[in-house]
Amino acid sequence: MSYKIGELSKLTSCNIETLRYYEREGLLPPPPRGNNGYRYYPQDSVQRVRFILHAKSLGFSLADIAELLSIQVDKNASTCGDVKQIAEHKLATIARKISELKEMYRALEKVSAACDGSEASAEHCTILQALESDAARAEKHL
Amino acid sequence: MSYKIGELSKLTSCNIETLRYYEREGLLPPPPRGNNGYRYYPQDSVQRVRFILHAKSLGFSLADIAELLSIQVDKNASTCGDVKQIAEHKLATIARKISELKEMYRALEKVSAACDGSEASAEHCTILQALESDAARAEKHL
DNA sequence: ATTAACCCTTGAGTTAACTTTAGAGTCAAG
DNA sequence: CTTGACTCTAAAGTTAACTCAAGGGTTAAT
Repeated sequence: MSYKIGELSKLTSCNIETLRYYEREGLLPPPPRGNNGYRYYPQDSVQRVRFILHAKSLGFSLADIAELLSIQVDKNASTCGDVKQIAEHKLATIARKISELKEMYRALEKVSAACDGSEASAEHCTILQALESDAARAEKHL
Repeated sequence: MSYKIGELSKLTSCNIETLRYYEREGLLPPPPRGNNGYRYYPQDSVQRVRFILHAKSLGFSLADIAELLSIQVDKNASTCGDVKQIAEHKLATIARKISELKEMYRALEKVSAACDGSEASAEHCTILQALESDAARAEKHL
């Protein structure tokens, strides 16, 4: 009903040392210990670690992630305003990232398509040129 | 018709030293120099630097970014297969990032919504719980 | 009962990505 | 013609995020 650190490490593909590091940094709550001093992680630790790893790969710093994980609605609604504000701010950040990624995606798609040897190849040879032509189109409101 | 390093720095909000560092690392092509030894950057450097900064904030390493920037369709189609393969691989990476961000977005939206003091508040108190309930729903094919 | 494979802590070492420092030349304004 | 704001290089320093090493206890299987 709980995982030793090596098991959690395998389930998440996260280095054992990194797990202990995340605990020191406050990203993972200190798990209960056995009489032997071993850490026994509850199941939901798997999800928490995966969340951390995903968020990291999306360009969030560990400090950002700690903040994301700390967001929670309280029984007493006193902190609710604060929570909502943090959440909305993160939502805006995420929305911006999504649209930037979509832009990159479109541009890269064009480059890839240009590889089909079509006549238009020469136009969008690099991702920067593809982005450029997109930007130009946007400015001319096409 | 060209920018000195300080100008490029202001236009991109990128530290002067960082610009020189990117040049050393091969992310920015060495710009032409004046007789004084000064760097004179062509206009499109602005876009290139901005691209680097955006990609960085989306979790790409400088090595990733160098690869993205190096993708280009050649006149001779010999390298076209390679280019396409790299591009497709990057496209997959980007697509994955987008869907992970969307998942985070939905989860965070729920947490934020729970702040409105509705009855259901207690259910999705944290981003992890919101993600959890999403995953459960997905598994039950709802 | 030993041995391999775990786990613990503390502290030092590493890597990527900057950032600062030092020392020196350049340019534009008054 | 000097003063303040630029620019240059080379090298050292910093920060975040790990990662490893040393030394020592624990557990499971032979």
